[in-house]
Amino acid sequence: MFTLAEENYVKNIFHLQQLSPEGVSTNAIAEKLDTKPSSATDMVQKLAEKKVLTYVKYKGATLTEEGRIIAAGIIRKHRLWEVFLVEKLHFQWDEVHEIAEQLEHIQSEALIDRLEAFLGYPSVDPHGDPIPDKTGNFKKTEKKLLSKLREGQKGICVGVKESSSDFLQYLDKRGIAIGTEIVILEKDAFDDSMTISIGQSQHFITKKISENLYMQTVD
Amino acid sequence: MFTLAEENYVKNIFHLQQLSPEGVSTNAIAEKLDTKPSSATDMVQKLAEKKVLTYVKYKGATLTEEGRIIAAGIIRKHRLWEVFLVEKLHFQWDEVHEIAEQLEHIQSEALIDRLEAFLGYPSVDPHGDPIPDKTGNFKKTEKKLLSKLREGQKGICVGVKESSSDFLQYLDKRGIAIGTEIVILEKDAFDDSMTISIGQSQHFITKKISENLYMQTVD
DNA sequence: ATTATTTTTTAGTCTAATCTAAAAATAATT
DNA sequence: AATTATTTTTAGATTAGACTAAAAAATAAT
Repeated sequence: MFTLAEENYVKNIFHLQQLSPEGVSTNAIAEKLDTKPSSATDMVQKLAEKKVLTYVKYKGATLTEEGRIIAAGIIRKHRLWEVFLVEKLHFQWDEVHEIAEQLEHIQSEALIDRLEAFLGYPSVDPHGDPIPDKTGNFKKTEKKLLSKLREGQKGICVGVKESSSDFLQYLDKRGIAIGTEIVILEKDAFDDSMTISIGQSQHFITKKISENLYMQTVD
Repeated sequence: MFTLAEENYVKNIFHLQQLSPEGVSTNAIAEKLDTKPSSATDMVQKLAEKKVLTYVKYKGATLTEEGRIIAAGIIRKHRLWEVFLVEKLHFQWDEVHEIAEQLEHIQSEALIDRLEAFLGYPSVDPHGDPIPDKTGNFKKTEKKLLSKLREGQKGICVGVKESSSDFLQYLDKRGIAIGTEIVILEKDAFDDSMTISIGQSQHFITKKISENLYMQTVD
């Protein structure tokens, strides 16, 4: 069994790994978990002893298969609870995250199985992110246009539809490239324009742009 | 805000207080929480500083009004979640306790309000125990037959169904009268006989007796 | 009323998880 | 290549919560 702190580290290392599969730095972990790098180092060393990740000094951490399954289990719980909160308790999609952050740590296999059945075996959460199955497998979502994503969803840019240099320059100017993570903050129902965030900065995007960017929603 | 450990102490002290309103001993607390008396002393001293209880060395602890409200809030959450688990996820009443022990610590006012509405504002949990309202008040439950109580429940004798002198003498002999507190120690599923405790003494009671005594369950 | 027993508290350790400050390794620049 | 800057790790301290062993208070028994 793992402590709450350990679970949070494993889950966040999993997410960070999507962005840097070669290994996650203790600094990145510390920033994600809002803690100090030295604390992250300590925990990573402990988790390495517990075999949930491999860790090479100064090089970073990588989850083992066991660690990956643990992370998927937590994410599974988080997303199922989010579906419950939105579908059954009628919360807004942007209100559920911090409650699900707590609920994801409830320990009971039976509870999650029954919750999943109660919700009708949903495949995605209210943000459109896939819900892994009991064995920790994420159904790969195929790439889709940025314009198809909804408010609150995030994804990684995996390609462009149009490739004129004007367009590529436009993207470059805003720091959008293959591998860039984009979060949809707002989406206008009338003209399909959207406000997105890339790292720390925010941008306003028209339909013409969002219809030419291929995205993949992340695990 | 209170830690998980603090919440568990407050909740359990509340329950123990029903049985000994003059003050709860650190030994009793330690036993209930499956910890050592010295740990209980430490925590009780800390909680006294936080004003959730008053504590006199060697005499025991008593919740303050603030402490009582905190305890009621936790019990409220526990019991609402139990209703959810039984009514919506179709758990058996005896499977839900340990899951509810975890869920009762989820911090979100909005969550509990919505859960309560979703469940149709139930007044009792699956064990028949009352669910306190948002302000921490327990609605007095109506009287029910002793035979309807389950193992571990306690109540106060509020009347008799049959009033033959034989029966009344039987009760008198065992020290049972209006106002007497009775705890169900054991209940046999086969013949519905039960072992009860009254003050310090224990008695064996047949179904015939338990079906003729009206009880009121306490908080 | 004085012992003996039980209950309760204190004092000192221990572990998990964090922090600060300093040292060591890596990366970037001249 | 040498120096500077950044990243990462180590060492030592801190806090919450629990534990053991011993002391002190309360209760029970002689």
